This record gives sequence, C-alpha cells and structure tokens, in this order.
Amino acid sequence: MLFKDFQKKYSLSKDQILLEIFEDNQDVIQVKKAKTALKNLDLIFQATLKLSNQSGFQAMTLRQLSAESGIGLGTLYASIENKEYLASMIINYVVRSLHILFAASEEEYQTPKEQLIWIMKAHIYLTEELQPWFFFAFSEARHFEEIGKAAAKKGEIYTEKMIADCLERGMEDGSFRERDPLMTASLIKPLLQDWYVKRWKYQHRNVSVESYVAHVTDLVCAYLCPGE
Amino acid sequence: MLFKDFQKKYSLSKDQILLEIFEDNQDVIQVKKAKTALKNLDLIFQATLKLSNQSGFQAMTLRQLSAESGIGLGTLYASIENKEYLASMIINYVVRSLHILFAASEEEYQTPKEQLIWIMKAHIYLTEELQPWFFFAFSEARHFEEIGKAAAKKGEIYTEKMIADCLERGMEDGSFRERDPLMTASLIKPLLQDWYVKRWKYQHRNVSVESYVAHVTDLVCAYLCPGE
DNA sequence: GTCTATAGTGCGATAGAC
DNA sequence: GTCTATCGCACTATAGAC
Repeated sequence: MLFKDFQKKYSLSKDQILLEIFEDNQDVIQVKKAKTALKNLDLIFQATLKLSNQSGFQAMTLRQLSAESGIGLGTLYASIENKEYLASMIINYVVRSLHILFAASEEEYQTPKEQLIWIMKAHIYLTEELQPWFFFAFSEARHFEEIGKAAAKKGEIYTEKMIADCLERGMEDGSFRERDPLMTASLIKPLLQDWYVKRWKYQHRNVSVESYVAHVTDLVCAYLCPGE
Repeated sequence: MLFKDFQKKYSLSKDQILLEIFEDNQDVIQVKKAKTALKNLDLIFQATLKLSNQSGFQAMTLRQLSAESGIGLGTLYASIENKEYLASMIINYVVRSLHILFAASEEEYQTPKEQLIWIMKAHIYLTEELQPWFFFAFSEARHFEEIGKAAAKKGEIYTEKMIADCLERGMEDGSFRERDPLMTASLIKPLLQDWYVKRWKYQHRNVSVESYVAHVTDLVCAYLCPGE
C-alpha cells in the first residue's frame, strides 16, 4: 500500500479524533457548541504545534498562541482550560490515533511476517500523516508529571508489545529466526520513530516515506527471516 | 572490550573536557582562577543536568540551580554568563567528548567490519558514561537558535558520516553486502541513540550495556555481512 | 462566545556590601 | 569570589464589557 492510498483510507479519522477529544473534555471546555468548539480546537492545536515545534512548548506564550491562532486570550482559556491541559489533549490525540489505526486494521494481518511488515508500515505512514503531533508528543511528554510521562510510556510500551507478540508468534511457527522478542521489538521502535523525530534530515535528502519503509523492512527482515 | 575497561581507558577525559571548556570561554567567565572556576563549573553542570533532566531546561529556574548547586545567584552569573550560554557549554561538552574519543581511537581500526563494530560499541559506551550529558543535548539542543541546533546537527552528521565512510570501504572490499551507505548509517544512528534516550526502559529491564551492544551488533551485521 | 484590560506572580539579571 | 537584596519585565490567569 502506498502512502497516498493510506491517506485516503484513514482520512476521516482526524475529525473523528478531534470530536472524541471534545466529547471527553466537555466538562472542562467552556465552549459548549460542538461546531465552534471543534473549529477553535483545530485552530488552537495547529497553532500550538507550529509554535512549539519551533522553540518548545514551555517557551510558547499564550499571547503568541492567541496571535497565531487568531483567537482572543479569553476564548483561548474557555477552550483549553489552561496551558498544561492543552498539552495533555494533544498527547491524547496521538495515543488515540495509534489505537484507532491498529484497532481498525486487525483484519489485514495474515502471516506473522506480513503482520510485522504491516505494523511497521502503518506506524511510519501514520506518523508521516501526523508528524507534528507525534514530534510534539515525543519531545514534550516527559515535561508533564502524570499525564505526559505516563501516556508517553504507555504509547511506547503499546507498540512495542504489539511487535513483540507478533515476533513470538513468528518464532513459534518458524517464520522468524530465534531472537529475543522483547529486545528485538525495542530495537525496531527507534527505527520507526526516527522518521518523525529527524524529519528535517530525511526531507532534506528527499527520502520518500515509501523508500524509508522499504529500508527499515529490509533491515528487520535480514535479521529475522531465514535465508534473507 | 568490556564497559569497565572502556571506563578505565577514558576516565581522564572528563576533567580534560572541562578544562578545555573553561579555557575556551575565559573571555565570558568572570571567575579567573582555574581551580575555583572548574570546581564551580562542575557543580553547576551536575546540578543543571539533574534539574533539567527532571522537567526540562526551560522549566529550570536559576534560583533552583543556585540552591541545588550550593552556589549563590551572583556567582552563578559570574561562572556561566547567562542561562542560554550555560546550555551551549553543556552541548559543547558532548560534541567535544565525541571528537576526543574517535580521534584517540583511530589506530584501533582494522578491517571495515571491525571498525564498524568498534564505532558502534564506542558510541554506546561513551553515551553510557555520559548519559545525562547526551540526553540533555538530544532533548534541549533544538530549543536554541544558532548554538544548539547547529551543534546538534553537526554531531548527528559527524557520526553518521563516519559510519557511512566505513560502510563504503567495506562494500568496496566485499566485507559488506551492497546497501545504500548513507541510508544504512541513518538507520544505525537511532539504534545507538536509543540507549541514552530511553535509558529508563533498559534500566528497568536490567539490560546491560554489553548486552545492548551485542544485540545492535547482531542486527546490523545480519543486514550487512554476507552469510550471517 | 468573544474580546480587552489588568491583577498577581515569579522570572532573569544586576548592583553593591563583604 | 561570593552573597543578598532588588529591579524591571513578561508571564498565566481572570474579570467584566460587549
């Protein structure tokens, strides 16, 4: 599956996640009409990602955010409760997108090898689609006590566990060579993450998503698949 | 070479780097006596790494730093010029340590395969020894305009280039299979970095440095070396 | 729902006694 | 070389007009 096809297939989920976040937080968000709240949240999130990916979330002031999003300071507070809560909503968005993607695509799994390749491809494609979101979560999560650190670790462990389970199945039925499943999953993870963490590097070198997926797949298969 | 032996062999370099940093910045550091300046810098750096690795450099206040390091606020400014300059000195420390290590160990290279394995091992061992320093540089560098972003990219490109050169030599003489050298180097880099970026995870699982090196080496060799 | 004006807080940085 | 006391500023958050 090419990235273009992936985009088409999962294009609806962006609004869906936004709606879920709004519904989850109706108690703290003072803006009650869904349509205006969603419009505001969208503007605020985009502006937050832009500003904080320039020089960090801590350094971003709510005055800057107000100017960038075109939303007054008071309305800002009516939409996000406070600065930290804004960050937690964005991190939540990322975790949700991972769950939605992998919950929706279980039926695509077939052999362990096909499954592993799909997990890696889907992960990289998703982070390509939501690069600023994932980068934000990766770099800012650890700065927030409960909400962030816990959510980030949960996300880290979630995909790692999924990969490790897949590896174990493959080793049982002989598709993969005998390796330490958890350790191997731990090494695959940073390969997937590098795509959105060092996006500037790959963009600068004109590396396409598809090409990146191909290289990661080759590397992992050389390690796992007998006779490759 | 085990990590213990590595530590012994390179144990002197810590003070050496500190001295170099002091000499480089004598124009901005108001404390002139080398002995007191070095003692102060050491206290300040350690406290900075501790505090900023808890909740980020931006969030760390100079009052906290003063309390943690036991150095008065005025003396702090006499030693570091200002907050941003402090960060740049730490990032400099990291870049320097990489250069010193690899400049000192060129003679250890033999075949391309041995050389590649040495680069990976040395990189992981160095970042184990200086974990808080590397973690600081990795997570804070991008927040600083010139000094940080440039130095971080320089560091990223430096090791990547070294690996890529080594790969090219190995492909020419047939030690390695034909792969894209730059792309392969780009994929090796995050494997090396994960050791200090996700230290909490590996520590929690009691993974030793030596064992981590072994797994990374296996993965990379499976991809590169014919018949493995 | 949205804005502007402002209260209250805590910062980086400095001056000046020791 | 070191500390304490303090300045000026920019921030988050809120109150109240529209």
